[in-house]
Amino acid sequence: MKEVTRKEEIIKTAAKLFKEKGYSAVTMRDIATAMGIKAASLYNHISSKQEILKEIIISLAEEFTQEMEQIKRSNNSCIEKLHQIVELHISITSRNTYGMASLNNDWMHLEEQLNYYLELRINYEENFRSILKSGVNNNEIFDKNVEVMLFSILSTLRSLYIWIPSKEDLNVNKLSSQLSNVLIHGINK
Amino acid sequence: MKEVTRKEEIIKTAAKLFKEKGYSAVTMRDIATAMGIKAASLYNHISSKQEILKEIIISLAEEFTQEMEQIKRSNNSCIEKLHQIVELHISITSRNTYGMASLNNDWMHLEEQLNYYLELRINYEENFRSILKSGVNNNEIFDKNVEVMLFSILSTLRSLYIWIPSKEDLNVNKLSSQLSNVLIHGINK
DNA sequence: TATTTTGACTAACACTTGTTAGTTAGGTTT
DNA sequence: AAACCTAACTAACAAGTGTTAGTCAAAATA
Repeated sequence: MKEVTRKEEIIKTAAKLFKEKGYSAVTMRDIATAMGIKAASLYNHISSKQEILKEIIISLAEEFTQEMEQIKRSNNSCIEKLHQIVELHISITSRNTYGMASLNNDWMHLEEQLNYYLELRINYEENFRSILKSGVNNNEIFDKNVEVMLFSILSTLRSLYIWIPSKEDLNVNKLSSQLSNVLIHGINK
Repeated sequence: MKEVTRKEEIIKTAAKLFKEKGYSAVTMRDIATAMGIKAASLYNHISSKQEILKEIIISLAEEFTQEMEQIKRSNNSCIEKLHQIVELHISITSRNTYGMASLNNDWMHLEEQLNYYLELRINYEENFRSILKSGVNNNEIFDKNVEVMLFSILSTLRSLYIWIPSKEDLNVNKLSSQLSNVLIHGINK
């Protein structure tokens, strides 16, 4: 179906603009102009500006949730699971830097889907926290403040969308191992 | 001068709203309503919506710049300088969580001051990078990818505004040492 | 007490916003 | 060839936007 394709073009174009100026500052006319059409024409493919935001954010949030469940259920060590989480973030972010900006900055403009999004987010963080906690119990991870560790690692992973686009010829595996290394072992010699 | 006080009230109220919804989604009527007055009355104290954003962001950016110069010029070890940078971020952020949201998310809506802001930001990052680099040269810091380390630490520090408000009875020194510890030594036992 | 200043108000402006209605050219299906 | 569908268009809307002009009561100053 060609309509889906056109709709996805709109979403992609919108995501790029949302990253630059934020959801609220981007008008339907901005999106249309970027596609070389008029604003009213967008409504042949999408039902509202809201829907565009929803499509961008929810699909990403669900992808994170799904992959996290996978990681959680595996039999790897906690440190190994952390490596996998880092790789997950780098992988999704490198494929969708624009969308990740909306996920991070414009989620509060979701309306009907806001609560659903918040559920996914809280659930994701809770799974992340559990992994760190069992790492502490296993003696794999320092018995430092788990909340501080969670905040620190997650902040870094959530900010990848700002940083990744500036890196030419991205090697996901290489970056993954470098970043995991810094997050897990720190910087002090 | 009372005018300054009232102006500062406006800026404080606006910053809070900007954090919740972003600069573009907040109207002058929103700010006025939050203060119990009418939108037009705001213009007795400020000249434009833009000015509010400028006041919030530039004052913070200049505070960071100034303190960074201080840290840079000190004779401390690089690791000690990193501790000071962590403390700097926690200190400023805890005193101004709302403004830090604008600094992070709404800087692109600066107009005349955009270039100045970008200069300050690049300068700050450059100083941060130098500290890490001399740490590597000194053998204080692992010879890992400096850009990855810089990105990781700075992302965490820049995200503090999201996390700090949820912590009741914040102890700046304690949080500072916990966070430095995680950033510098990692989490792996 | 008289005068000025402060800081609110109402009313209005020109412009921008998301969105709808109705139309139409070109391509596809019957 | 006739009917239909796709995806664009123009025109318009009601609501909301930042901002200005002009007014006025109370407070501060002379």
